Amino acid sequence: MIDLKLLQKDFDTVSAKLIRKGVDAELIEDLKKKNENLKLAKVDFETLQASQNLMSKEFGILMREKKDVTELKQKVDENKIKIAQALDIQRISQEELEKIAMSIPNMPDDNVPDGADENDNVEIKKVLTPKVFTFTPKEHWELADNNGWIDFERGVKLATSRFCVVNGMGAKLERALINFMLNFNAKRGFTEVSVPSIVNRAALEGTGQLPKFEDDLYKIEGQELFLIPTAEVPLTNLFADEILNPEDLPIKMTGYTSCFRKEAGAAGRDTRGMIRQHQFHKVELVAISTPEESNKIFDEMTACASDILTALELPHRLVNLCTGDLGFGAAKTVDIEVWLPGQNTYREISSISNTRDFQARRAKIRYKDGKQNTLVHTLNGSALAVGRTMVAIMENCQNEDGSITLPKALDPYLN
RNA sequence: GGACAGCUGGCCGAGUGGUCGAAGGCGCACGCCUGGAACGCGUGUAUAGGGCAACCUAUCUAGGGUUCGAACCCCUAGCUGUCCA
Repeated sequence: MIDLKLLQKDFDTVSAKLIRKGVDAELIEDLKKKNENLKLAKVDFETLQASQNLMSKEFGILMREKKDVTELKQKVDENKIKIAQALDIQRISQEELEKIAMSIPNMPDDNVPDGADENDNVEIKKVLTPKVFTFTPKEHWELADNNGWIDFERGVKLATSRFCVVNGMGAKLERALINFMLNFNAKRGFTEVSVPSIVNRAALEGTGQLPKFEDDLYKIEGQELFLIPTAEVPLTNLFADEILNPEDLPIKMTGYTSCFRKEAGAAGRDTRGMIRQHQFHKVELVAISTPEESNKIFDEMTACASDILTALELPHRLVNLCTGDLGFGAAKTVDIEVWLPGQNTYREISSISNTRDFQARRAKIRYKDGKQNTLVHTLNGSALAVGRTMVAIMENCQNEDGSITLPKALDPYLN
């Protein structure tokens, strides 16, 4: 959630930033008004409540002295009605404010480029040069099929479209990649954590998936529980409602989970292959830090994800997302796109975001900054999406006969 | 699935209708004491909101209810524990 105090104090700056992100100017005005309404409603209620409390105390004294209370009781009863009304107004104001506030995205950092969509993203650098093939490189689904690694039909039989089954050496590669990545991240100081794949509404509100993106989530029937779309949700919310010790920061975690997404807005995109599945494996990085340190940790996380690809000999590039492509909670995001020779293009394989205090404010994650409590910064990033890494390996490491020579870095994990 | 017991601040733990945001202890911080430390003594130590200065409001798992007034009584839910299936 954005800082409503800041909105009130420096409306022009906040609103300018949100407008850059594409938020409707009128909505921001409305938010400000709703916030002011709530304040007034609160003052109203609290004034009435204060006099009520005072009268109750007086009541107690009169009772003890066995004096007449009928007159006071009448006053109190009248006040009670006013309080009920004031409380109603406050509740409505609160709901109205929250409805808007929870749906407004984070403010982009100043160094985030302006733009409408992914075409306006700015390339930061390329790492490794794509190999020149002496033959026409195949797409991964063909290779997966040739090698008997992936069974798309049976995935559909078991569940529905956008599910697949991974067999034999493919399954072994998947497991090897997960272990390789977790170990790699651990060496960079990220502690491995294993978390639930099902979370409640509060957790998803904390990280920003709810209330706005419920359509993309798998919900457990009859319960307020959801399958996680990313390990970012449980890992970040591990510290919800907590006040952390400064000496415990930064907290750097890595975790492997399955991720579940309905892909409601992606009808018709990437229908072939395992680029866009409803269930996929991902190794995630999450960090909780002081505001001062978050930029440094952001760079560490970006480097970590990029270095995994380098270790796997996969050409990739780093891209600074523009305002239009930035996710809901992110103040800044760097995407890592891996080269796919079969598709002759770079495709996203990791996304590293600094949400600053946006998630921390929603999830109430703070730390003791001397005497006072300060919101932490939270960061998250994939390192990496496992399925897409498999795709990249298949396409980049393919031989003319359709066989695949796996990266040497995985040798210790494949025996 | 059934029966009972519990859920209070960073932790332990008192509190069964008013002056209780909550005794006491532990822990922590600061000060005194010490050559330095331990011990001892003193002071302080929840969160959020409010024109945030005194002060006011809310919070004793959550949500309802009774009452002028609820940590305390009633109802519902969640969680934890013990016993029985």
